[in-house]
Amino acid sequence: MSKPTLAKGYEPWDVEDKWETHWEKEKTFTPDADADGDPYSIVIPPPNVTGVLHMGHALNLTLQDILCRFHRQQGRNVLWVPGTDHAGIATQNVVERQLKEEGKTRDDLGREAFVERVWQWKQEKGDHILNQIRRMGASVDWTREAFTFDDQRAKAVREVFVKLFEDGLIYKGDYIINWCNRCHTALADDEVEHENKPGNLWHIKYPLADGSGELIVATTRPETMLGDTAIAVNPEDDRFSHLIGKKAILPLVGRELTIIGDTYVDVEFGTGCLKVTPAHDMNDWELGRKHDLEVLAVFDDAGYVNENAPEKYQGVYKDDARGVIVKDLEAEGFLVEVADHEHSVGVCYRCKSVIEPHVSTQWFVSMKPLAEKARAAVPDKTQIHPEHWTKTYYNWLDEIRDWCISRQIWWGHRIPAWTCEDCGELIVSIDDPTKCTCGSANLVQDEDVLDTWFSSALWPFSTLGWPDDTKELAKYYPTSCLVTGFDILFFWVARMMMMGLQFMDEVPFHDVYIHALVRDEKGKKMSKSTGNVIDPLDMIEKYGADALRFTLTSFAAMGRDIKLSEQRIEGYKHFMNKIWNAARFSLMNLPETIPAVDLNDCEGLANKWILSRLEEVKQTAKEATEAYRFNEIAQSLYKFVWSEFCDWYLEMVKPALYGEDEAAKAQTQKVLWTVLSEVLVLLHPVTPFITQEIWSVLPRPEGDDRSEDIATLPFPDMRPGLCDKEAEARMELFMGVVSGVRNIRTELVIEPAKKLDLLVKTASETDRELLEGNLNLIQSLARLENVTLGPDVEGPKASGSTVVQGNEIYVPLEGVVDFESELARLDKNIAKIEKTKGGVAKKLSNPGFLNNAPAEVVEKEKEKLAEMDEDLAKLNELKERLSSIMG
RNA sequence: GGGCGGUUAGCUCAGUUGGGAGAGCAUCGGCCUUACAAGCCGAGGGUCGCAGGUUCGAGCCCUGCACCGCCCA
Repeated sequence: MSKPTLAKGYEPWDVEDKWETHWEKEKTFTPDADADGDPYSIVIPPPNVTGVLHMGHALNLTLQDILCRFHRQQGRNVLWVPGTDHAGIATQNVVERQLKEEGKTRDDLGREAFVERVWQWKQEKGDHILNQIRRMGASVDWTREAFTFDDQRAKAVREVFVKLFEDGLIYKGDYIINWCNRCHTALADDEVEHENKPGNLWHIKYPLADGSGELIVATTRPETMLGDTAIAVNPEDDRFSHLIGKKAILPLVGRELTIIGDTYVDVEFGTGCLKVTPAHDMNDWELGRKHDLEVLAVFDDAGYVNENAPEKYQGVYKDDARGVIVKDLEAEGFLVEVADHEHSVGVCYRCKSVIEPHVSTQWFVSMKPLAEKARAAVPDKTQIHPEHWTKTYYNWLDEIRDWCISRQIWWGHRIPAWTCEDCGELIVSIDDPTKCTCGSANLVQDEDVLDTWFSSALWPFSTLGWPDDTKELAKYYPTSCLVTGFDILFFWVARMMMMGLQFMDEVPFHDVYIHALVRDEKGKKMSKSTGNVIDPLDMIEKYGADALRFTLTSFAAMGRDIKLSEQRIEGYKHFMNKIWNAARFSLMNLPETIPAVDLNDCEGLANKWILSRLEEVKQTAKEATEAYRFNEIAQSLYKFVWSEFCDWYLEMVKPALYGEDEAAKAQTQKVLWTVLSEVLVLLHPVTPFITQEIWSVLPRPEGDDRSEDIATLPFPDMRPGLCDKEAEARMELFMGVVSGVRNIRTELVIEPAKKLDLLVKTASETDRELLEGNLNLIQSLARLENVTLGPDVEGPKASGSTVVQGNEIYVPLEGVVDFESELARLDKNIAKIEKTKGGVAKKLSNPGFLNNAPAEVVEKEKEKLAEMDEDLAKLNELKERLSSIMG
């Protein structure tokens, strides 16, 4: 039989596929809701079924997975619920585009057939994104997968709708809403994006009805004048206040408009006169309500001028109407001026076409009462991290307006409301009604469907089986943490808070972690049209999921943007390879059964040092994860593995591993195995695949019957007894001496292979003992022949030299050394210390510092100064010795 | 107009109670030293955006300003 070995380089491809399949098949991440263990639960932000995995998802999934895997290690009963979102408008658009290619429209199919067609599409393409989640290594419970539009979620939606209606929190009515002509539906306020676009400000003359003069109004949308029902001026504006109550004539139409006074009018803007079109402008709508103005819609659902306008303009599309009207105004002498003006235009967040404010019958949720509770729950019951997002959350809730939840599309939860054709009664019911109270069976269901976010708002409890009384709900609600990007703080997070509080009487999650958005290396939003998308799946193909995950984790601390470039991922792929090779080396040097040695009895500087550092890195990783400092997890592990474990420890233990001293060998094998196996567990939440693969081939001590599945292992126990500050301090000296020699070698351009001698005039007996005890290591790491140590050692004048913590280092270089270079080198070191010393000396000469600073700080500064003085004196001495032989 | 965030090495960014400015990448020089050239060893590089203030002491706290970005109106 042969010991397991690893390939020379890490090849993620087969490894990832293998473990992904294993985990899902073995239901490794399916928790038992009846089992003990404090629950830890997360619901996934459900990606759109239309979507493909992008970097934002990749980051989002990575962070959640770190939390879930970490808390499993902590012994929690962890549930991570996966699922997708039916994305009403987006999905309907996709299928409509498909139909268009076949030369058909949704109306050709009819509602039922169309919805059937969308389901079919979802079946074929919609699960694509779920497979991409698998590729990321997300430790979700696939047995509890949910969809915002499946039967269980539909049940929840109906229940909520009916209850809110019965409580008077849902109402139906005619209001102005954001209308997308292209998607042919209403949108909620926050589904409208605002873009600044260059445009014009048209100044138009409105004659006064009594012929006494005229008013000039300024507008960015002259075509809406057809629907004007008033003119507004500021009552504090001396130019116009006397006109309030008088009438003006609407050009081209001839209608009389009342001139109203309202302080809303900005005296500075335009001409100070505002035309009021309540049917086609949000602000005008508000003015209209306040002043009881007529609401006259002049555009229909599709954006064409309707019968409320003069016949001449009827049937003209709104964009074309502008040109026609401006031309007529000009011809009739009403157009005074056309100025350039940049203004904010609302566009549909789904299709980017311009939004038309539009009056129509819609369903609304009354937000104020819900928002109050949601606001009060933060930060007492739910904490938002980073904390500064709390204010944004408050601002939004404070300015909240009622939520338009009806959509004029077909793909979505149909509103459970019926109208009796005979008596006009409105019936809202969980079960489809068959009869009206009047006895009529002539019931017609509302045509509209609900905003997708309505069902998303229920996600934290609907996914756990609500409204049924499930054990999942009892065990896992409220969830522990919600991880999401700030772009849906309003759309989603705030609404979940409202619904959770309303229906569960408890917040949906204890913590909200808001992460950055991923952008390209220039800070631009990744988009297909710009062509700057870095596809996570491409990156996984090229570098492996672990490298991608580690990259995203190490960047997770950044503010609002993560600027990602492929180069970075490649860099962390190198780290994966480093881990792999460290494991490969270990496997080559570990026996089939790890020796039973007590770690407390392990001797040797390297062993004591690395065990001490291991304790620290365990502590750091734990604290960083608990505090959501993801970058710190990555950074501390990176540094430990690469700069300490690989660069120093593995090099230092080679002699022991190769040597004849069986006791030292066994101890070292035990320590090597301990550090490697524990660091694998620490890395596992971030890089699950590579750690799993290595763990599965790593030998064990006798009696270690832990699972081969690293995902199920507990977080390593702390061993406070192994913290050894003394070993760390001694290691610092050791590394200083080795680095000092290496530095001399390189800077004096001595060939690396040449064996040199070393003499050290030691500063103390403990330092001498340390160096003496590790002579062979110093020799091998610094490539030395003879080493002489002692308090009275004197090196030859023709040496490369330096001082390390008071120890004078001499590398004799008779015939080799270039004195000029060595002199320059010494000068450089002296200058460096002088510079630092300057700052410290200045501090210590300041009476204010001596009097006010804590005694320990003063003491520390004094020690520093003394050390630097000592080193400087020695360096200057070395310099003089050298100068003396240079003549 | 209101709010939020950013400004630290050539690039991307860390820097958690204020106490000797860091990392990765890039650059330069030298190495195939039997885990790893996806690597090893070494080096250079910063008046921490500007101006004030608090303090014995400020990258960090306060005020103002500039520029960049995002959100809301």
